[in-house]
Amino acid sequence: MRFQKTTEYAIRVMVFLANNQNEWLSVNHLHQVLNIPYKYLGRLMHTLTKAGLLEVNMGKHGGYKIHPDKQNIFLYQIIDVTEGLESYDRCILGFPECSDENPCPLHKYWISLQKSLKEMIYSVSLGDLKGLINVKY
Amino acid sequence: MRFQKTTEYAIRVMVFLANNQNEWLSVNHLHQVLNIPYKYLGRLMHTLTKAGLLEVNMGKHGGYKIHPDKQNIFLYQIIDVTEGLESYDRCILGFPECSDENPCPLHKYWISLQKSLKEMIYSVSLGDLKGLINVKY
DNA sequence: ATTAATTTCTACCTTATTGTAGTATATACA
DNA sequence: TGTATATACTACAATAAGGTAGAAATTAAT
Ligand code: SF4
Ligand code: SF4
Repeated sequence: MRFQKTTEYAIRVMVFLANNQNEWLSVNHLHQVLNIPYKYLGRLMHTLTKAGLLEVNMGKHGGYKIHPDKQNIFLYQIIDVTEGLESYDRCILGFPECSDENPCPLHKYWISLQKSLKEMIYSVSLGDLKGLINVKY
Repeated sequence: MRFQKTTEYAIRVMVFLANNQNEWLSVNHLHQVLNIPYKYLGRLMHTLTKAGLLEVNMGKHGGYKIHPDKQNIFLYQIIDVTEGLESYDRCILGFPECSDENPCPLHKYWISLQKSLKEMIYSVSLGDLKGLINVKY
């Protein structure tokens, strides 16, 4: 039960960008500071840009920053881009959703857990995560 | 953020076995009833047996049942066999665990979610899941 | 003993995720 | 205009997860 590595990377880089809103940050810089494979990160940044979360500036002195229209991005928006949100509406046993009236024994346990997960990714935003970076990346 | 398919299969089959404690159930039967690939399930059953969760009876009329010494198996024990428990003590950003004194902005959100996850898999057992199978597998 | 039904074991195949390499294109600026 | 520094694009490689095939070994019953 974990996020894909790519999702971890995306959260990592988005938190970092949210803490450096004014600067254009290059892939090379982010790669070194955040310890994410250079080329792989490049593709991920492109994907996040296509999804509208980032603004890009090509060429010399270029790089990425949080898109000006998206100043308060929630975790679910990042996860949606990298691995999708299907798993948050999915049965733990891999069955198509059953009725709440006739649930299997696991249902109530799973639903409650899934609810917590969902609540977190929909309520935590990059705004909540700004200004406190203490960690050595 | 989801369990591996193999973990879903394992939970599925363990819940079913817990609801049929007295019978030896063959892989072929389980495969048909639970809709899990035959050969893949065979290997999974063998793995669960090696891990001590199941008892096996080879040959004609053979099959598997919950191991008599393990009458109350918790979800974490199944997950441990299939995908391990590392992710429940792991940073969401993929960094080695930092100190609680000097956390990054995500830390408190992640820790609380992880705690809920962990509580569920350590507190829900097959005993909790018996006697209520309504679902068509 | 023979047969049928079962697990065990080994090898391989497919798919998705993660990572690498190289070239083309865009921009800043001297 | 030329050069340096950046992203964009395309192709491919490595790894892990999920799945398939078949022969060998085990057991029950005839
Ligand atoms: S009732 Fe059971 S099988 Fe159906 S969606 Fe809920 S957990 Fe899954
Ligand atoms: S402080 Fe941040 S980087 Fe460190 S373990 Fe907690 S969530 Fe991960």
